[in-house]
Amino acid sequence: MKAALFSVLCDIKEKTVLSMRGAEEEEPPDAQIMRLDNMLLAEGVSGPEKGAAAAAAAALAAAGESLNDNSAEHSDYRDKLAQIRQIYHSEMEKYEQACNEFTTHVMNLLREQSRTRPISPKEIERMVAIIQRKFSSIQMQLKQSTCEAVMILRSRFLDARRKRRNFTKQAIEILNEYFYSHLANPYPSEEVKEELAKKCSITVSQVSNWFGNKRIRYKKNIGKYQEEANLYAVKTAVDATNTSTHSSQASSPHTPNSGGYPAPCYTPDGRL
DNA sequence: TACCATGATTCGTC
DNA sequence: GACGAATCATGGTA
Repeated sequence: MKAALFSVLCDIKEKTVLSMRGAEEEEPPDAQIMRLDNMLLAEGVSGPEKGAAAAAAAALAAAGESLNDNSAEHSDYRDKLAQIRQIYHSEMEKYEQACNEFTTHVMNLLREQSRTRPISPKEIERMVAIIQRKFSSIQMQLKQSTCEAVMILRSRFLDARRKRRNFTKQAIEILNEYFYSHLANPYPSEEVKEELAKKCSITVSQVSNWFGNKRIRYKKNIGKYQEEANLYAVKTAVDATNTSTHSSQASSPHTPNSGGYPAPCYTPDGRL
């Protein structure tokens, strides 16, 4: 009799609860969690640890960076990202553990109480689902704050990169030498840019920037750059002479200056 | 501290 | 996507 009554009460309760919560039962898959998961994966925070460095590199590459540049800054970025990753995983683990413990506790409690009041296994399941939803919302907050932390780290890193650093004298020398010896066509090819970048210990895009700035500033104020142009013209001439002295068949990498940008001027006696 | 030099960025054009 | 032009922002110096 007691069992039959318990079952009837459970049925009544079930129907009441269903009518009250029917609307809440079917939730669409959470797009926000998916977005956060994708982002954390792309930034190398979640996912396999092995792929984290590659993901971080890809994230920086997407921001226009190359991992060969300023390795100290990059390693700093990677270190901080690793810290975020570690915190994220330990917090996630904690939440999962807490969720499991709390769920077990509630289930035991409900089973215990089911002896004295009508609690069906379905209701216990529902309760477990509610708890898990609550914990997953907490986890979502964690994911969100982790994403924010990564974004802050990234923007700081990029801001740091934005800071201007003057090139070394040697680098300027190499770039100017190429520029003034190719005044007719100061547009280095990709290969040449790579070579110059290597020689100057800067990036190819820095070489491109430098030539872009140089071309326009030279054109705008030829008079100001005249002295510099003459200096490098003489230097190139001397180099060419030395090269031809050593090997008459050696071909100079410098193309003669003809047309294009105005050439440097010489004094009648052939000197500056 | 003002000023100039210069590397980087942005935007429009081809 | 490369380039020119304008502009920004910082480094160096008098």
